[in-house]
Amino acid sequence: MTDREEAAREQVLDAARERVLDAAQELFYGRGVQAVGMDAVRSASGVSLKRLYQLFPSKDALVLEFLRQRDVRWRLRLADHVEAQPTPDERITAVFDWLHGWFSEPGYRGCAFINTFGEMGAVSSEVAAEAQHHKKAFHDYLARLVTAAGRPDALAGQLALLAEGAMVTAAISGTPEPARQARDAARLLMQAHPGTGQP
Amino acid sequence: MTDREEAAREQVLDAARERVLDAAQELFYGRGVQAVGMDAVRSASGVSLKRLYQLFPSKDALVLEFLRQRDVRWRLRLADHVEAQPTPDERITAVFDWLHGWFSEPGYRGCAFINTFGEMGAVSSEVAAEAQHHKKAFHDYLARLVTAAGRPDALAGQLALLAEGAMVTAAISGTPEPARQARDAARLLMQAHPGTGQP
DNA sequence: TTGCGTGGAGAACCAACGTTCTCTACGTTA
DNA sequence: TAACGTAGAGAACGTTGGTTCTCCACGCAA
Repeated sequence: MTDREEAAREQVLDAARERVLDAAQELFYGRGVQAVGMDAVRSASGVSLKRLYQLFPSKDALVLEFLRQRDVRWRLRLADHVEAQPTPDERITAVFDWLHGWFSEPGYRGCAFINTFGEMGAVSSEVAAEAQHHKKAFHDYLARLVTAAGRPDALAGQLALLAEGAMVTAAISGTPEPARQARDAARLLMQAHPGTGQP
Repeated sequence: MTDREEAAREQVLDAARERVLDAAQELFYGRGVQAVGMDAVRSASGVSLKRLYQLFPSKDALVLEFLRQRDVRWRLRLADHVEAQPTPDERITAVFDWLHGWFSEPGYRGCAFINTFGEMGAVSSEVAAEAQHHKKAFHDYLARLVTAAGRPDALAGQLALLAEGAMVTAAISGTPEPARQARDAARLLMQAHPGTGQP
Protein backbone atom coordinates (compact mmCIF):
# COMPACT_ATOMS: atom_id res chain seq x y z
CA MET A 1 0.00 0.00 0.00
CA THR A 2 1.40 3.38 -1.00
CA ASP A 3 1.67 6.27 1.43
CA ARG A 4 -1.13 8.05 -0.36
CA GLU A 5 -3.41 5.05 -0.11
CA GLU A 6 -2.56 4.57 3.50
CA ALA A 7 -3.40 8.19 4.27
CA ALA A 8 -6.71 7.91 2.45
CA ARG A 9 -7.59 4.77 4.35
CA GLU A 10 -6.75 6.45 7.61
CA GLN A 11 -9.05 9.34 6.79
CA VAL A 12 -11.90 6.94 6.16
CA LEU A 13 -11.23 5.18 9.43
CA ASP A 14 -11.00 8.43 11.35
CA ALA A 15 -14.29 9.60 9.89
CA ALA A 16 -15.96 6.32 10.82
CA ARG A 17 -14.47 6.49 14.29
CA GLU A 18 -15.86 9.97 14.72
CA ARG A 19 -19.33 8.93 13.59
CA VAL A 20 -19.27 5.98 15.97
CA LEU A 21 -18.20 8.12 18.91
CA ASP A 22 -20.79 10.76 18.08
CA ALA A 23 -23.46 8.10 18.10
CA ALA A 24 -22.08 6.66 21.33
CA GLN A 25 -22.22 10.07 23.01
CA GLU A 26 -25.81 10.53 22.01
CA LEU A 27 -27.01 7.04 22.84
CA PHE A 28 -24.97 6.10 25.90
CA TYR A 29 -25.54 9.47 27.50
CA GLY A 30 -29.20 9.67 26.59
CA ARG A 31 -30.31 6.16 27.49
CA GLY A 32 -27.54 4.66 29.58
CA VAL A 33 -24.84 2.25 28.53
CA GLN A 34 -26.60 -1.02 29.23
CA ALA A 35 -29.81 0.09 27.56
CA VAL A 36 -28.02 0.61 24.23
CA GLY A 37 -26.96 -2.33 22.08
CA MET A 38 -24.14 -2.34 19.60
CA ASP A 39 -26.77 -2.59 16.90
CA ALA A 40 -28.18 0.77 17.93
CA VAL A 41 -24.70 2.27 17.68
CA ARG A 42 -24.41 0.74 14.24
CA SER A 43 -27.71 2.17 13.01
CA ALA A 44 -27.08 5.60 14.49
CA SER A 45 -23.55 5.86 13.13
CA GLY A 46 -24.10 4.16 9.77
CA VAL A 47 -20.89 2.19 10.32
CA SER A 48 -21.09 -1.52 9.70
CA LEU A 49 -20.66 -3.90 12.60
CA LYS A 50 -17.49 -5.26 11.03
CA ARG A 51 -15.88 -1.86 10.89
CA LEU A 52 -17.21 -1.02 14.35
CA TYR A 53 -15.41 -4.00 15.80
CA GLN A 54 -12.27 -3.11 13.86
CA LEU A 55 -12.30 0.33 15.47
CA PHE A 56 -13.24 -0.84 18.96
CA PRO A 57 -12.55 -4.45 19.86
CA SER A 58 -15.50 -4.67 22.25
CA LYS A 59 -18.38 -2.72 23.65
CA ASP A 60 -16.38 -2.19 26.82
CA ALA A 61 -13.63 -0.53 24.82
CA LEU A 62 -16.16 1.73 23.13
CA VAL A 63 -17.67 2.66 26.47
CA LEU A 64 -14.28 3.62 27.86
CA GLU A 65 -13.50 5.69 24.79
CA PHE A 66 -16.90 7.37 25.10
CA LEU A 67 -16.01 8.35 28.66
CA ARG A 68 -12.52 9.54 27.78
CA GLN A 69 -13.81 11.70 24.95
CA ARG A 70 -16.55 13.11 27.10
CA ASP A 71 -14.08 14.00 29.82
CA VAL A 72 -11.96 16.02 27.42
CA ARG A 73 -14.87 17.72 25.68
CA TRP A 74 -16.69 18.55 28.91
CA ARG A 75 -13.69 20.11 30.57
CA LEU A 76 -12.82 22.08 27.46
CA ARG A 77 -16.33 23.48 27.22
CA LEU A 78 -16.24 24.45 30.88
CA ALA A 79 -12.81 26.05 30.60
CA ASP A 80 -13.85 27.97 27.50
CA HIS A 81 -16.63 29.63 29.42
CA VAL A 82 -14.67 30.16 32.61
CA GLU A 83 -11.55 31.62 31.02
CA ALA A 84 -13.62 34.32 29.36
CA GLN A 85 -14.22 35.93 32.74
CA PRO A 86 -11.96 38.82 33.73
CA THR A 87 -11.37 38.27 37.44
CA PRO A 88 -10.47 35.19 39.49
CA ASP A 89 -13.61 35.46 41.59
CA GLU A 90 -15.81 35.79 38.54
CA ARG A 91 -14.15 32.73 37.08
CA ILE A 92 -15.24 30.76 40.12
CA THR A 93 -18.87 31.80 39.92
CA ALA A 94 -18.78 31.31 36.15
CA VAL A 95 -18.46 27.59 36.79
CA PHE A 96 -21.96 27.57 38.22
CA ASP A 97 -23.35 29.76 35.48
CA TRP A 98 -21.97 27.31 32.96
CA LEU A 99 -23.60 24.48 34.87
CA HIS A 100 -26.91 26.31 34.59
CA GLY A 101 -26.54 26.48 30.85
CA TRP A 102 -25.67 22.80 30.69
CA PHE A 103 -28.62 21.78 32.88
CA SER A 104 -30.90 23.78 30.60
CA GLU A 105 -29.91 21.92 27.45
CA PRO A 106 -32.65 19.68 26.11
CA GLY A 107 -31.80 16.10 26.89
CA TYR A 108 -29.76 16.90 29.99
CA ARG A 109 -29.55 13.64 31.94
CA GLY A 110 -27.02 14.38 34.63
CA CYS A 111 -23.32 13.68 34.65
CA ALA A 112 -22.31 10.79 32.41
CA PHE A 113 -19.62 9.76 34.85
CA ILE A 114 -21.93 9.67 37.84
CA ASN A 115 -24.51 7.77 35.80
CA THR A 116 -22.08 5.28 34.32
CA PHE A 117 -20.40 4.80 37.67
CA GLY A 118 -23.79 4.01 39.17
CA GLU A 119 -24.48 1.64 36.33
CA MET A 120 -21.21 -0.26 36.09
CA GLY A 121 -18.80 1.10 38.68
CA ALA A 122 -19.31 -1.88 40.96
CA VAL A 123 -18.63 -4.32 38.18
CA SER A 124 -16.07 -2.59 35.97
CA SER A 125 -12.97 -1.20 37.59
CA GLU A 126 -12.05 0.56 34.34
CA VAL A 127 -15.28 2.53 34.36
CA ALA A 128 -14.71 3.36 38.02
CA ALA A 129 -11.21 4.58 37.19
CA GLU A 130 -12.49 6.84 34.41
CA ALA A 131 -15.03 8.36 36.78
CA GLN A 132 -12.34 8.92 39.40
CA HIS A 133 -10.07 10.52 36.86
CA HIS A 134 -12.76 12.85 35.58
CA LYS A 135 -13.87 13.94 39.02
CA LYS A 136 -10.32 14.46 40.19
CA ALA A 137 -9.57 16.58 37.13
CA PHE A 138 -12.64 18.70 37.82
CA HIS A 139 -11.65 19.09 41.45
CA ASP A 140 -8.11 20.04 40.49
CA TYR A 141 -9.43 22.61 38.06
CA LEU A 142 -11.55 24.18 40.79
CA ALA A 143 -8.53 24.13 43.08
CA ARG A 144 -6.54 26.09 40.52
CA LEU A 145 -9.30 28.68 40.24
CA VAL A 146 -9.46 28.94 44.01
CA THR A 147 -5.70 29.35 44.31
CA ALA A 148 -5.73 31.96 41.58
CA ALA A 149 -8.26 33.91 43.63
CA GLY A 150 -5.94 33.73 46.62
CA ARG A 151 -8.45 31.74 48.60
CA PRO A 152 -7.73 28.73 50.82
CA ASP A 153 -7.61 25.21 49.39
CA ALA A 154 -10.48 24.04 51.59
CA LEU A 155 -12.86 26.07 49.45
CA ALA A 156 -12.21 23.95 46.36
CA GLY A 157 -13.56 20.74 47.82
CA GLN A 158 -16.64 22.52 49.07
CA LEU A 159 -17.32 24.05 45.68
CA ALA A 160 -16.89 20.65 44.09
CA LEU A 161 -19.52 19.19 46.41
CA LEU A 162 -21.95 21.94 45.46
CA ALA A 163 -21.33 21.33 41.77
CA GLU A 164 -21.75 17.55 42.04
CA GLY A 165 -24.87 17.97 44.11
CA ALA A 166 -26.27 20.38 41.57
CA MET A 167 -25.65 17.96 38.68
CA VAL A 168 -27.45 15.16 40.48
CA THR A 169 -30.31 17.28 41.72
CA ALA A 170 -30.87 18.94 38.37
CA ALA A 171 -30.98 15.55 36.68
CA ILE A 172 -33.43 13.95 39.09
CA SER A 173 -35.66 16.97 39.57
CA GLY A 174 -35.56 17.96 35.91
CA THR A 175 -34.89 21.66 36.49
CA PRO A 176 -31.74 23.77 36.11
CA GLU A 177 -32.52 25.61 39.34
CA PRO A 178 -29.94 23.77 41.48
CA ALA A 179 -27.22 25.59 39.55
CA ARG A 180 -28.52 28.89 40.91
CA GLN A 181 -28.71 27.56 44.46
CA ALA A 182 -25.20 26.22 44.15
CA ARG A 183 -23.91 29.54 42.86
CA ASP A 184 -25.52 31.40 45.75
CA ALA A 185 -23.99 28.96 48.21
CA ALA A 186 -20.63 29.28 46.47
CA ARG A 187 -20.73 33.06 46.85
CA LEU A 188 -21.42 32.72 50.56
CA LEU A 189 -18.58 30.22 50.99
CA MET A 190 -16.26 32.60 49.15
CA GLN A 191 -17.16 35.30 51.63
CA ALA A 192 -16.47 32.88 54.43
CA HIS A 193 -13.08 31.93 52.94
CA PRO A 194 -11.72 35.40 52.27
CA GLY A 195 -8.94 35.77 49.75
CA THR A 196 -6.83 38.46 48.27
CA GLY A 197 -8.74 38.45 45.03
CA GLN A 198 -5.25 38.02 43.60
CA PRO A 199 -3.06 34.93 43.64
CA MET B 1 -58.89 -22.84 54.52
CA THR B 2 -59.42 -22.02 58.19
CA ASP B 3 -58.45 -18.70 59.69
CA ARG B 4 -55.59 -20.35 61.51
CA GLU B 5 -54.25 -21.88 58.33
CA GLU B 6 -54.58 -18.65 56.49
CA ALA B 7 -52.64 -16.81 59.16
CA ALA B 8 -49.89 -19.42 59.07
CA ARG B 9 -49.65 -19.21 55.32
CA GLU B 10 -49.40 -15.45 55.52
CA GLN B 11 -46.55 -15.70 57.97
CA VAL B 12 -44.68 -17.95 55.61
CA LEU B 13 -45.24 -15.54 52.74
CA ASP B 14 -44.19 -12.55 54.81
CA ALA B 15 -41.02 -14.30 55.86
CA ALA B 16 -40.23 -15.19 52.24
CA ARG B 17 -40.98 -11.66 51.16
CA GLU B 18 -38.59 -10.34 53.76
CA ARG B 19 -35.82 -12.70 52.69
CA VAL B 20 -36.31 -11.69 49.05
CA LEU B 21 -36.18 -7.99 49.85
CA ASP B 22 -33.13 -8.45 52.07
CA ALA B 23 -31.37 -10.20 49.21
CA ALA B 24 -32.51 -7.50 46.79
CA GLN B 25 -31.10 -4.78 49.04
CA GLU B 26 -27.76 -6.50 49.22
CA LEU B 27 -27.50 -7.43 45.55
CA PHE B 28 -29.13 -4.51 43.76
CA TYR B 29 -27.33 -1.99 45.94
CA GLY B 30 -24.00 -3.76 45.82
CA ARG B 31 -23.82 -4.60 42.13
CA GLY B 32 -26.46 -2.53 40.41
CA VAL B 33 -29.90 -3.60 39.26
CA GLN B 34 -29.07 -4.71 35.75
CA ALA B 35 -26.03 -6.67 36.86
CA VAL B 36 -28.16 -8.89 39.09
CA GLY B 37 -30.39 -11.60 37.65
CA MET B 38 -33.50 -13.00 39.26
CA ASP B 39 -31.58 -16.23 39.69
CA ALA B 40 -29.09 -14.46 41.93
CA VAL B 41 -31.97 -13.13 44.02
CA ARG B 42 -33.31 -16.64 44.23
CA SER B 43 -30.00 -18.14 45.41
CA ALA B 44 -29.34 -15.34 47.89
CA SER B 45 -32.83 -15.46 49.38
CA GLY B 46 -33.38 -19.20 49.26
CA VAL B 47 -36.86 -18.56 47.89
CA SER B 48 -37.86 -20.57 44.85
CA LEU B 49 -38.45 -18.79 41.57
CA LYS B 50 -42.10 -19.79 41.69
CA ARG B 51 -42.62 -18.13 45.06
CA LEU B 52 -40.54 -15.17 44.01
CA TYR B 53 -42.88 -14.51 41.10
CA GLN B 54 -45.88 -15.03 43.34
CA LEU B 55 -44.58 -12.31 45.64
CA PHE B 56 -43.42 -9.93 42.91
CA PRO B 57 -44.97 -10.28 39.47
CA SER B 58 -41.85 -9.09 37.67
CA LYS B 59 -38.32 -7.93 38.23
CA ASP B 60 -39.47 -4.36 37.69
CA ALA B 61 -41.93 -4.72 40.54
CA LEU B 62 -39.19 -6.09 42.79
CA VAL B 63 -36.90 -3.21 41.86
CA LEU B 64 -39.56 -0.66 42.74
CA GLU B 65 -40.23 -2.36 46.05
CA PHE B 66 -36.50 -2.43 46.74
CA LEU B 67 -36.40 1.33 46.21
CA ARG B 68 -39.49 2.00 48.31
CA GLN B 69 -38.18 -0.05 51.20
CA ARG B 70 -34.80 1.60 50.99
CA ASP B 71 -36.37 5.04 51.04
CA VAL B 72 -38.21 4.29 54.27
CA ARG B 73 -35.30 2.56 55.97
CA TRP B 74 -32.75 5.20 54.97
CA ARG B 75 -34.82 8.11 56.17
CA LEU B 76 -35.65 6.34 59.43
CA ARG B 77 -31.99 5.65 60.10
CA LEU B 78 -31.12 9.27 59.38
CA ALA B 79 -33.93 10.61 61.54
CA ASP B 80 -32.97 8.29 64.40
CA HIS B 81 -29.53 9.81 64.51
CA VAL B 82 -30.63 13.37 63.96
CA GLU B 83 -33.44 13.42 66.52
CA ALA B 84 -31.01 12.36 69.22
CA GLN B 85 -29.36 15.78 69.06
CA PRO B 86 -30.47 18.38 71.60
CA THR B 87 -30.49 21.62 69.61
CA PRO B 88 -31.84 22.53 66.17
CA ASP B 89 -28.42 23.58 64.92
CA GLU B 90 -26.84 20.38 66.12
CA ARG B 91 -29.56 18.42 64.37
CA ILE B 92 -28.52 20.06 61.10
CA THR B 93 -24.85 19.22 61.43
CA ALA B 94 -25.77 15.75 62.66
CA VAL B 95 -27.04 15.02 59.17
CA PHE B 96 -23.50 15.25 57.88
CA ASP B 97 -22.07 13.25 60.74
CA TRP B 98 -24.53 10.52 59.94
CA LEU B 99 -23.46 10.67 56.30
CA HIS B 100 -19.88 10.16 57.43
CA GLY B 101 -20.89 7.03 59.27
CA TRP B 102 -22.77 5.77 56.26
CA PHE B 103 -19.91 6.47 53.86
CA SER B 104 -17.60 4.55 56.20
CA GLU B 105 -19.64 1.37 56.10
CA PRO B 106 -17.97 -1.44 54.21
CA GLY B 107 -19.66 -1.86 50.87
CA TYR B 108 -20.77 1.76 50.62
CA ARG B 109 -21.55 2.33 46.93
CA GLY B 110 -23.22 5.72 46.88
CA CYS B 111 -26.89 6.54 46.95
CA ALA B 112 -29.08 3.76 45.57
CA PHE B 113 -31.46 6.30 44.09
CA ILE B 114 -28.77 8.24 42.28
CA ASN B 115 -27.28 4.98 41.03
CA THR B 116 -30.55 3.45 39.92
CA PHE B 117 -31.65 6.69 38.36
CA GLY B 118 -28.42 6.76 36.38
CA GLU B 119 -28.97 3.16 35.40
CA MET B 120 -32.65 3.19 34.45
CA GLY B 121 -34.03 6.67 34.95
CA ALA B 122 -34.00 7.41 31.25
CA VAL B 123 -35.86 4.23 30.43
CA SER B 124 -38.16 3.67 33.40
CA SER B 125 -40.38 6.51 34.50
CA GLU B 126 -41.33 4.57 37.62
CA VAL B 127 -37.72 4.41 38.75
CA ALA B 128 -37.34 8.10 38.00
CA ALA B 129 -40.43 8.84 40.08
CA GLU B 130 -39.08 6.86 43.03
CA ALA B 131 -35.83 8.80 42.88
CA GLN B 132 -37.70 12.09 42.72
CA HIS B 133 -39.84 11.09 45.66
CA HIS B 134 -36.88 10.07 47.78
CA LYS B 135 -34.89 13.19 47.03
CA LYS B 136 -37.86 15.44 47.64
CA ALA B 137 -38.50 13.74 50.98
CA PHE B 138 -34.89 14.27 51.96
CA HIS B 139 -35.03 17.90 50.92
CA ASP B 140 -38.26 18.43 52.83
CA TYR B 141 -36.73 16.87 55.91
CA LEU B 142 -33.77 19.27 55.71
CA ALA B 143 -36.19 22.13 55.23
CA ARG B 144 -37.98 21.16 58.44
CA LEU B 145 -34.68 21.10 60.33
CA VAL B 146 -33.77 24.49 58.90
CA THR B 147 -37.12 25.98 59.81
CA ALA B 148 -36.84 24.54 63.31
CA ALA B 149 -33.54 26.35 63.67
CA GLY B 150 -35.22 29.58 62.65
CA ARG B 151 -33.05 29.87 59.56
CA PRO B 152 -34.19 30.92 56.09
CA ASP B 153 -35.57 28.37 53.63
CA ALA B 154 -32.83 29.04 51.10
CA LEU B 155 -30.39 27.23 53.38
CA ALA B 156 -32.19 23.90 52.96
CA GLY B 157 -31.57 23.60 49.24
CA GLN B 158 -27.92 24.48 49.70
CA LEU B 159 -27.49 21.87 52.41
CA ALA B 160 -29.17 19.32 50.17
CA LEU B 161 -26.69 20.06 47.40
CA LEU B 162 -23.79 19.55 49.79
CA ALA B 163 -25.24 16.25 50.97
CA GLU B 164 -25.88 14.94 47.44
CA GLY B 165 -22.44 16.03 46.33
CA ALA B 166 -20.90 14.29 49.30
CA MET B 167 -22.72 11.01 48.54
CA VAL B 168 -21.50 11.03 44.96
CA THR B 169 -17.97 12.09 45.75
CA ALA B 170 -17.59 9.60 48.57
CA ALA B 171 -18.78 6.81 46.30
CA ILE B 172 -16.49 7.63 43.39
CA SER B 173 -13.43 8.54 45.43
CA GLY B 174 -13.92 5.71 47.90
CA THR B 175 -13.37 7.81 51.03
CA PRO B 176 -15.81 9.16 53.65
CA GLU B 177 -13.94 12.47 53.72
CA PRO B 178 -16.50 14.42 51.64
CA ALA B 179 -18.88 14.19 54.60
CA ARG B 180 -16.45 16.23 56.66
CA GLN B 181 -16.01 18.82 53.92
CA ALA B 182 -19.75 19.06 53.51
CA ARG B 183 -20.23 19.52 57.24
CA ASP B 184 -17.65 22.30 57.34
CA ALA B 185 -19.33 24.02 54.42
CA ALA B 186 -22.72 23.57 56.05
CA ARG B 187 -21.47 25.27 59.21
CA LEU B 188 -20.23 28.23 57.16
CA LEU B 189 -23.53 28.48 55.31
CA MET B 190 -25.37 28.42 58.63
CA GLN B 191 -23.28 31.35 59.79
CA ALA B 192 -24.13 33.13 56.57
CA HIS B 193 -27.85 32.42 57.00
CA PRO B 194 -28.27 33.51 60.59
CA GLY B 195 -31.24 32.24 62.54
CA THR B 196 -32.71 32.55 65.95
CA GLY B 197 -31.51 29.15 67.01
CA GLN B 198 -35.19 28.70 67.89
CA PRO B 199 -38.15 28.23 65.58
C1' DT C 1 -11.07 -9.22 -19.02
C1' DT C 2 -10.20 -12.08 -15.04
C1' DG C 3 -8.86 -13.04 -10.57
C1' DC C 4 -8.30 -11.02 -5.87
C1' DG C 5 -8.73 -8.46 -1.82
C1' DT C 6 -11.74 -5.24 0.70
C1' DG C 7 -16.00 -3.80 2.78
C1' DG C 8 -20.90 -3.85 3.78
C1' DA C 9 -25.38 -6.04 5.06
C1' DG C 10 -27.22 -8.93 7.70
C1' DA C 11 -27.63 -13.80 9.17
C1' DA C 12 -25.80 -16.76 12.57
C1' DC C 13 -24.03 -18.14 16.90
C1' DC C 14 -23.81 -18.29 21.72
C1' DA C 15 -24.56 -16.85 26.24
C1' DA C 16 -27.39 -14.53 29.65
C1' DC C 17 -31.62 -13.61 31.54
C1' DG C 18 -36.69 -12.89 32.56
C1' DT C 19 -40.40 -15.82 32.91
C1' DT C 20 -43.06 -20.13 32.78
C1' DC C 21 -43.64 -25.06 33.01
C1' DT C 22 -42.89 -29.87 34.48
C1' DC C 23 -41.97 -33.31 37.52
C1' DT C 24 -41.42 -35.11 41.80
C1' DA C 25 -41.76 -35.39 46.85
C1' DC C 26 -44.18 -34.53 50.79
C1' DG C 27 -47.83 -33.61 54.04
C1' DT C 28 -52.67 -33.64 54.83
C1' DT C 29 -57.27 -35.65 54.87
C1' DA C 30 -60.93 -39.16 54.31
C1' DT D 1 -53.59 -46.43 53.27
C1' DA D 2 -54.91 -43.82 49.18
C1' DA D 3 -55.93 -39.61 46.84
C1' DC D 4 -54.93 -34.88 46.45
C1' DG D 5 -53.04 -30.41 46.54
C1' DT D 6 -48.92 -27.73 47.30
C1' DA D 7 -44.22 -26.32 46.86
C1' DG D 8 -39.61 -26.62 45.41
C1' DA D 9 -35.87 -27.68 42.04
C1' DG D 10 -34.59 -26.94 38.02
C1' DA D 11 -35.45 -27.58 33.00
C1' DA D 12 -37.40 -25.15 29.26
C1' DC D 13 -38.80 -21.22 26.44
C1' DG D 14 -38.30 -17.00 24.10
C1' DT D 15 -35.93 -12.81 23.63
C1' DT D 16 -32.10 -9.87 23.64
C1' DG D 17 -27.58 -8.60 22.77
C1' DG D 18 -22.42 -9.09 22.02
C1' DT D 19 -19.62 -10.98 18.66
C1' DT D 20 -18.42 -13.54 14.50
C1' DC D 21 -19.26 -15.39 9.97
C1' DT D 22 -21.06 -15.72 5.24
C1' DC D 23 -22.13 -14.04 1.05
C1' DC D 24 -22.03 -10.81 -2.39
C1' DA D 25 -20.71 -6.52 -4.91
C1' DC D 26 -17.16 -3.56 -6.19
C1' DG D 27 -12.62 -1.72 -7.56
C1' DC D 28 -7.95 -2.62 -8.81
C1' DA D 29 -3.73 -5.26 -10.86
C1' DA D 30 -1.88 -8.50 -14.49
